[in-house]
Formats: sequence, C-alpha cells, structure tokens
Amino acid sequence: MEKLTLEYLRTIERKWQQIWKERNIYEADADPKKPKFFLTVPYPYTSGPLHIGHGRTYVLGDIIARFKRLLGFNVLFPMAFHVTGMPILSISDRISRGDRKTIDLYRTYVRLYIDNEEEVERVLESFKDPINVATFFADNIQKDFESIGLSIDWRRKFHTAEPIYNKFIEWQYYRLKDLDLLKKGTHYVRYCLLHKQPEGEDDIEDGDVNPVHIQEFVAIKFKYEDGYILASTLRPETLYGATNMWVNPNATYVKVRVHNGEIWYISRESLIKLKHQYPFEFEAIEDTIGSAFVGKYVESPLGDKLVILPASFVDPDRVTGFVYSEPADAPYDYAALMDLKRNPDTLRKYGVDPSILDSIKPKKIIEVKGISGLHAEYVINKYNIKNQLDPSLQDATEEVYREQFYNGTMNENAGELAGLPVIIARDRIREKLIRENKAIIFYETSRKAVCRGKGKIIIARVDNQWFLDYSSEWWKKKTKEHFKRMLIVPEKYRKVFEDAIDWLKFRPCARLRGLGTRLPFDKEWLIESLSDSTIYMAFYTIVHIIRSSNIDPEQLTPEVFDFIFLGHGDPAAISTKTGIPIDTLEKMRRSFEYWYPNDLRHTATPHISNHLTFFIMHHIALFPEKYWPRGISLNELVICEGQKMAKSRGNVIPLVDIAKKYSADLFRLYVASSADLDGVVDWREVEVARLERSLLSFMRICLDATKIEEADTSVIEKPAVRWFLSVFYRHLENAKTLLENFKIRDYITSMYYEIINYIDKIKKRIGEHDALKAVRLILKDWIIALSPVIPHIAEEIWSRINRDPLKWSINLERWPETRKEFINERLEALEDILGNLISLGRELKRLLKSPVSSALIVVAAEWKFEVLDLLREKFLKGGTRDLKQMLGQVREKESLRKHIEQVAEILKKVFEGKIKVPEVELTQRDVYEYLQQNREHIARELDVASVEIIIEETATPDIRDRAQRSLPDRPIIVFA
RNA sequence: GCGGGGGUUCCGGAGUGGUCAAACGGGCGGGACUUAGGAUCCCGUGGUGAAUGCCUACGCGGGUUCGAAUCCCGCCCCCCGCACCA
Repeated sequence: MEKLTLEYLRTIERKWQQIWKERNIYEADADPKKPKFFLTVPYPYTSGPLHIGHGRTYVLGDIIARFKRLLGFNVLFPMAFHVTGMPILSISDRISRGDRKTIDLYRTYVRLYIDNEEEVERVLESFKDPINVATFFADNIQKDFESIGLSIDWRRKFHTAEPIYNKFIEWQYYRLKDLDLLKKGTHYVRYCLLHKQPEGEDDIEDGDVNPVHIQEFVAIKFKYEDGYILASTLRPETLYGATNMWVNPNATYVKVRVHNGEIWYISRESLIKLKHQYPFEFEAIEDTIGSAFVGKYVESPLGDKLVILPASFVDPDRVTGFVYSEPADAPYDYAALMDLKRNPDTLRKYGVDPSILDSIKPKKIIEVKGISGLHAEYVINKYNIKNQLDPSLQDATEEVYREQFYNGTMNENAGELAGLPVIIARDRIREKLIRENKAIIFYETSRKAVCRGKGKIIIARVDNQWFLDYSSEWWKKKTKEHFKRMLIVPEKYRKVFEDAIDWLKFRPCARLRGLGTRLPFDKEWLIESLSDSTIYMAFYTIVHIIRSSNIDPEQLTPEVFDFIFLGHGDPAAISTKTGIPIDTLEKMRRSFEYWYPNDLRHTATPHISNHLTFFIMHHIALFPEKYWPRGISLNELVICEGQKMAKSRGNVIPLVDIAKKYSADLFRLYVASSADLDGVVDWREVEVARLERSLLSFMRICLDATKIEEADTSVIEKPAVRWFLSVFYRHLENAKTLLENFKIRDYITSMYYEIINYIDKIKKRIGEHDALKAVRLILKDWIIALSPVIPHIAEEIWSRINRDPLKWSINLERWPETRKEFINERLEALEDILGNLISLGRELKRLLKSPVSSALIVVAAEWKFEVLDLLREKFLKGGTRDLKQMLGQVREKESLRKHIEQVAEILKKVFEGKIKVPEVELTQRDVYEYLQQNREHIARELDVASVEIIIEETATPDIRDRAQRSLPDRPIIVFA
C-alpha cells in the first residue's frame, strides 16, 4: 500500500505530466467533424517568475478547458509569451550597468530555477542581452505551467519579439492605418535629461512603488519691469484671491527673451524644462538672484498690484520657481505669511518694511459647505501646522485641493467666475488666460524623480506621436453593440467594461524604445506592449503551421494575412508572389476559420479597462463579425495570509514553489475552491495544510476503492447505498450545471466536499468496507467529474480501474451521464427526516436533566400527511394564501373534517412560513417504515438502549399533547 | 468627485423576498482515541428553555410588504479603478 504523502502526489504528478507530454494529449487540430472550443488566457509577461496569483488565473482557465473537453469539444488552449516593451529591456540595461539591487533580485529569481551557483551567474551574465531575459523566463514559465498540469498545446507557443510575430503585427497596423484609426499628434512624456530619451515607469527610480505623473500647471504672466514674471499654479481660479508674489531669495532666476520678443523671468531650472516643452527659441539674457526681486511689484492679468516677498518653500526646480500667494485657500501661502509676520526681521534683511504685511489680507473667493472662515486657516489648525516647512502642509494642501475641486463654488469676489463650481471655473480661466496670451501651460512631474541611471526626469513634448484613436465613433458604436451580446462572467463586471469603452479616447500606441515590433511605415517607432497584444489569439491558429512549413518571416507579407484572416485575394497569386505553397496558405486559412472566434478569454480583473477592452475593439475593427470574441471570464487576485503579495513585503510565493513544496492538484483544488471567481483567494498555510490532509484522505478512499472489483454490486440494495447513489447522481447532475455556469467553487463543494461527507455518513451506517464498495460503484464517474480540478490524481485512479486501452487517459473520457434510475427523491426526503430527527433528538436529550435510556418516536397522524399533500397541490403550485378558501377545501375531505381546528392552525403556520411543505409526497407508512428500518442507527446515534416507533393515532394519553405537535417531516421524540 | 464592489455571528466568509440562530472554514470549549499529541474523529459554540419551541442579529435612519439581511429612499464607513503602464 502506498504511503500517502505530498511527495507521493508530486511523484504521480510528474509521472503523468511526462506521459501527457510524450503523447501530445493536449494538441488540438482543426477537425470540422467536431465542435470546437477556443479558450485563451493572456500570455504572461516574461520579465521574471510568475507567482501563485497568476497561477490561479491559469488554473481556472485550465479547469474550463478540461471541462469542455469532457463535454466533447475539440478544445484549443494555447499559450505564448509577452516580451514587448520596456521592462525587460530596462532589467537588462540595469544588469549591464551593474545595478546591485536588480542583480541581487534577479539572482534570487534565477536561483528559483537553477541550483548550480556557477550556472546562476552565467545566466545572470547572459541577461545583458534582453532577449535572454525573455527566453530564460519564458522557458521556465512554460515548465511552471506544465508542473501545475495546464493542458496547453505547446506547439503554438511564440514570443512577441519573434520576426514571424512582428510580421503579423505589421499586418495589423497596416490594417489599422487603412481604417484611419492610427493618428499622429503631440504628446507629453516623462523624459530623462541625462539619457535624452523618454523613460517609462520601469526606468524611473522607485517608479513602480511611487509612480511619477504628469501634472499640468498654468504659468501666469505677471507684468514686471520690462517683461513678465511667470508664476505657476495648478489652480488658476485662485488668481482672484492673489495677494502677493513669492520668490525664493536664494535661487537663481534667469531673464529670457522668447520668440515673440517677450521678456520672461523664470528660474534657471525651469528654462531647461521649457525648452523641452516649446518648440521656439529661448534667449537667456542674464541671471538674477531671487532676493533681487523682493520688495518689487508685479501686476496680475486682473490688474492687481502685488508685492514680491521671500519664501523658502518656493522651489526653483518646481515649475517656474515663482508662485503667487493666495493665502485664503493655499496652506503654504498662509503659513509663509504667518512666518513673515512672526519674524519681521526677515523682510528687513531684504530692505522691505514689514508694515507692508498689514496690507496683505487673505481674500476668500471659494465657498465650501461646512467651511465658514478661510479654508487654509482651517486646515493649518486641523493639522497643527507650525511653519512653511512643516511636512504636513502637503496633506493639508491636498485636502483643500480635493474639497474645493469637487465641492467648491466661486463667490462674488471671483469676478467673472462668480457662482461657478471650481471644477468649471478652473478650466474656464485657464482657457481664457491662454487664449489672451496671459499664461502658458507648463508640464511638471508630480514629484522629483531620476531615472535608474540617476538622470533627472522632466516632462518633454513629443511631436509625431502615434495614437490609436479609440474615440472613433463607428468603432465605439459597433463595440457597444457587440459587447451586449458577449458573455461576461461574473456578470457584475459588465458595467466596468461599458465604462472602459466609453472612457477610451486617444491612446499612444508606440514608443521609441523597447522590444517588439516596429511600425512598418514609420520605423523609428516601436509598437507599445498593450497595443501589440490585442488580436494575437488569431496567430495561435496558424503559428504551428508557419513553423512546420518553414516559412520565412519575409514571406509573411500583408497579403498572406489578408488571405488567412479575411479571405481576401487569390491564393494562387499570393503563393506565386511569396513562395508559400498554396495548400499551406489554404491550410492556415482553414485552421483559422475552424478555430475562430475566440470562445472564451479568461483572465484577472485588472485587465478589464485596458487589455480586454482593446482585445474586443481590435477584433471588431479588423475581423468580420463572425470572428468577434464571444465571451470573457474573470477572476480576482490571490493574497497571502491576509496580506497583498508584494515584493516589498517579501511574501510573494513563486509559482515554481508549487511543484517543489506543495502539489499541483493541491494548489489547483485550493485556488479553485477557496473563493468564487469574484472573491479574493487567501493563501493560508494552515488552510493549505488542512486541504492537503483532506486530499490525501480522498486519495486513500479512492485507492482503497480501486481494489474492489467493478463487478461487485453486493451492497447496491442497501438503503444507505441506494440513498448514497441517489445523492451522488443528483450532485453529479448539479455539478455539471454549476460548471457550465462557471460556478467552479460550488462545483467543488458539491462534487468533492459534499460527496466525501456522504461517504463518511454511509461509513457509519454500513461500515467502512461496504462503504468502499459503494464508492466503487460511483468511482469512475466521480473521478471523471473531478478530473478538471485534480487531473493528476484522477488520472492515477483512472489508470488503476480502466480496462480499455483506447481510453488510456481520463482526458479521453466524457462527462458521465447522470444515472437517473438511481435518483430517488423519496429516499432522500426520508433520510433528511431521519437526519433531522437525530439532530433534534440530541439537542433535546442534552436539555434533559436526568439520564434517559429509551426513545419513543411518534410519526405524525395520517391526516396531517393529507393536509400537506393538499397544500403541496394548492399552496406550493398555485400560491393561494386564502385561509378560508383552503379550509373550505379541507372541509370537503371526510378524513380531515374532524381535525378542522388543528388543520387551521397548521395552515396558519404554513402561511406564516413557520411550517414548510415537504416537496416530496410521502405517506405515513413511508416514514414509519423508514424509521423502523433505522431503529438501530437511531439508538446508536442518540445513545439510548431502546427505540420504539409508533404512529400518532396510537399514542397513549400521557404523551398525546406532545404527539400532537408532530408533523409529517418532523416526528416527535419522547425520552424516558 | 465619478464608476464599481462591500459593511452579516469572536474572525474569514455563505445567504439577495418566506423552511434564517444564520452554510462552510478558523478560533474557542468539551469528549473519544492515545505514552503523548501540534494528528484524527465526535459534540458544542446568540439568549432562554424538562422539551421538538420562544425571543434577539444582519453599518445607521426611514419606507414598501402578510413577511425584508434580501426591494425602495436618505446617511455613515471600507476597498478597487480613474489610463497610456505591463
């Protein structure tokens, strides 16, 4: 007898994975005779190892694939690898540069797969070429996938930097351009001054944990001497409350002549930024120290004269290095003014008379419900802010900003903005100032940032940026129409998609660096990673043919794809032109036509608003309607011991650990059963350990049952076994429905947990050996039904009981038929009555103060059965609630008439919902006999020496009161 | 702010118009087995009760209904998304 341990499970898992692979059991080819099901799960990004959260998504996809195979579908479940974009390149760059943190991190990653240290270093060295990063992880992720038992057709794998894939994407972009969905325009990006190139999140130091956003400031021109001081703000509507100007006295400013001859005064740092944002010439005339401005005056576009005062919080490296002061609503301004009032010497130092402060009065211009005084003052007090260098000012500012933006209204002090909500006023004044040449837009990073090579990040303008125009009207309209017809599981995510389709506007779809495919008509641009992975499911249908036919990338011209995917063109002509044999072209066309559309795409919810929506839209733009996607199913994430998995927490469990430390089937069962699709799976070691014990004991039962001869049906007539067969087949039927509706968790509860409980129950009734015989009767059907979740264990059991060499694998089986002849609702109802009786009996027994040795069970009187039968007809089906009418019908029955008062009571309680009408028709005799048959069982369970069963009609007077309370499904127990 | 999800018993989490004191699991209490047990199994876990019941809970406040955790209105709180990034 095998010792059942995790190690044993791992052994059989490896064994079967090996066999499945050798026999290519998951390879699927077009076969017009068979119905097809084309399932995809998005390919992983191969910049590092996957974790168990990814594993959940792939396993759920795999369960669906396996279930569909059991239903007789020809299932295609392919996989590939995504390498496009910056992350992999960035990792490679960092490793080449000798970045310690990255090297250490990747060393731990490589060690997950390789235990020879020399080899680890060799691999790490190879990562200096980005394609090696991609292929190393792609190869190992494939192994991880195999090790958790995914039923993937690996012949179709590819990665997105391969020339054949590039050709496919080129075709896509030619088509998009033909459709006029590709547009050129201006765009602002994060840009590194050192490397003179745009930098993505991956290139920016801490960009992943503390992302850098692009903020749009308005730099307003204030008249100053021979030109303008540019003071910047995110809140131009506050111009109406401006009281003074701030300058950093220690910073260096520069006087600049711009293209139209205007003179601007701005900080030295900001000149560099402006040069990257405006295409015209800037002529630096002279530098000025900030203190030189102090005490002088500017004039705002509204005509207000404002004095320039010193403030240390003003950062010359933030926008223009000047800010105007609006102390009513800006906590920084308010605090800086307070500081000056407290320390008048500061002003004297710059030769300014402190009395000037007396004329500076905050001017309230924004009303927010619940704030009566100055909003800035309110938060200064709330956060207990001491001075202008207090770090809490940031939070205080954000609070005011948020409150005023969403809930603020401009008051009568705000000139032409008066009465407008802030949200409108801001846009209005910005447009106006810019239109009148009184301000410019200035883009700035949301925080100070450097790239991983320590170069300073600013915001720069990119001309000729390529965009995908998702705002295109026909495109959106068609998408919305088709989307209504798509299957979305769980349905609650439908709205998120609809919103995403609405939100999408222009989206930059190419960048200047990275791995991937170049735009064929503008070769300096590389198609960005979310834009080159929208229709690749189509590529799966032909990629294995491209490879096996040794087609060169150069042969894959747009005409080839036009023919395969759209049926355009003459294959003979294309064949002549490209050298691809005509039958190969036609084979690819047939394969595509067979497999498409994608029947189901399964993935995790974060992809909804980007990838999945692009996926739908691109199909709609590029393919004929019959090839548009049919459905999407989604699952939530995995957390670990109640906490989000994060590199920074160090609690990420790599997928590779599953096959090393746990077991594939254990993992599969856990992630599929511990939460519904829309619930978060919490990976908790104690729970996993518990499930492990359960799974091993399940395995034990199955293995023991295999030792019983299939022909041994000696127990089949036992009531407990008949009952067991009934509940089993009802559950089997139910499980199929659940799976068809993607209720994977409920299916496992029904087919796994509940069946195990039923086996425990019959063990008590008929003993372990007979229980195993009963299990043997359903074993084959049971393991087939469980094979989608635990394919390895199922296969192992299968291999021990299957006698048909043609059906060597459980993968070749079909979902078992429900054996209706075994379903016996009456028996189940009787068993329920018995079960309830026992549990009630136990409860009552506990209440008794004195020990008891016998139980008298009273089955309800015959007439009560009649009443409930009547109710079942009239009440359950018809739904009448009319007591009088019901009583009228009761009176017509001779047998019931004499009990009319009690009947009325029962009816009342039924209407109140206190008594349930049993769904199955039973007679008093049925119940009586069933209880008789199970007297010993009842005695054992209630721990009494004797059990007597009588019917209410024969109850002796001393117990008659109690006996009267009996109901057909609720006999009375009297202990003595 | 907008959009989405959610607030249920000690905890995690079922339940979306009536069999609900509330699935399932954890924790806790008791018992069995045992040299022992962190292993396994059984029982219990709102209150009350010598009886097969009764009373009470579902964020807060109203309403609809014979009947509401479930439907409607208002309010409070928590989580996620709001993009160009895979």
